[in-house]
Amino acid sequence: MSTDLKKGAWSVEEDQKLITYINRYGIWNWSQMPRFAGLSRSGKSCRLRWMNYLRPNVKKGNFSEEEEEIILVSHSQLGNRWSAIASRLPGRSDNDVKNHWHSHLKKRASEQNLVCGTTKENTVNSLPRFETENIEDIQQPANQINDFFESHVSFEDHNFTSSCTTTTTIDQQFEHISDYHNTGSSPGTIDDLRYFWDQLCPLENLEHINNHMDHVTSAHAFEDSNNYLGSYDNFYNNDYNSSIFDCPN
DNA sequence: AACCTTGGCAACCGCCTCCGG
DNA sequence: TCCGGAGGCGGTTGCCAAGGT
Repeated sequence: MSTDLKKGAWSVEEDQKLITYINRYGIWNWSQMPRFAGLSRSGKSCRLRWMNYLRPNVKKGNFSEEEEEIILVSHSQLGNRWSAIASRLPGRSDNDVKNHWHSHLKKRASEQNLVCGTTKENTVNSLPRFETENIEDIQQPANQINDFFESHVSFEDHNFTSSCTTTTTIDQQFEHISDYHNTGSSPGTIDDLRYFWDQLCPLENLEHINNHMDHVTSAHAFEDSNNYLGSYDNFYNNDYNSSIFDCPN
């Protein structure tokens, strides 16, 4: 019965039971898991504990200035969509981001006039400029790439896992973006690319976008001196494509 | 030393959406 | 089409430690 369910802080023993169970059997049904794991907790409680505290790669401790900046900017764009904001911060849970916002950043945001909805015009004006005035020029390739991510790539624990499709399809998809940017030319700054994705892709795909951005920023696709992206043609069709999408076998 | 206030954070609650029967 | 269960999400609560009086 639900009245038998334990509430409140989790003990070390309970944590260990949950970790052991998930490591052994994986996550298959949160509502049934407590019973099989020997826990007197609700499935929701188990899920929350796992997502916010126990799962691998979860990041605890102080937020860096970069992370805070991402939260501030994201909140100005997305409002209280904590899970969407958290997806831009690998290892951070939506609960962490939400708590940090309320305890640290809310006041700062209002001081900087960054609260969502209050300064929409200012926010738009301060966004990085993209290199074309014609938004439709990039709408189509953006949608196609987005569709590609949706249908061909899955993500687990913030890592790419290829679904082993043919590289022909991948090449075709990325041709569009390199075509748009005129082969060999710079598409702009890293912020331009961020803005590009933010503006043109559904918010549901934020995790995809973030993974994409992680790979862009971690690769040698932009020049350190001015933070400008290098050639899309080289990056997508050679470095990025081969390093990320090639199947080991 | 005792009490009060405040801030940080873990966890709960209720609502919503999705999906399968 | 409807309904109920499961999971996801944002708002809120409650505990605890630290600092102030």
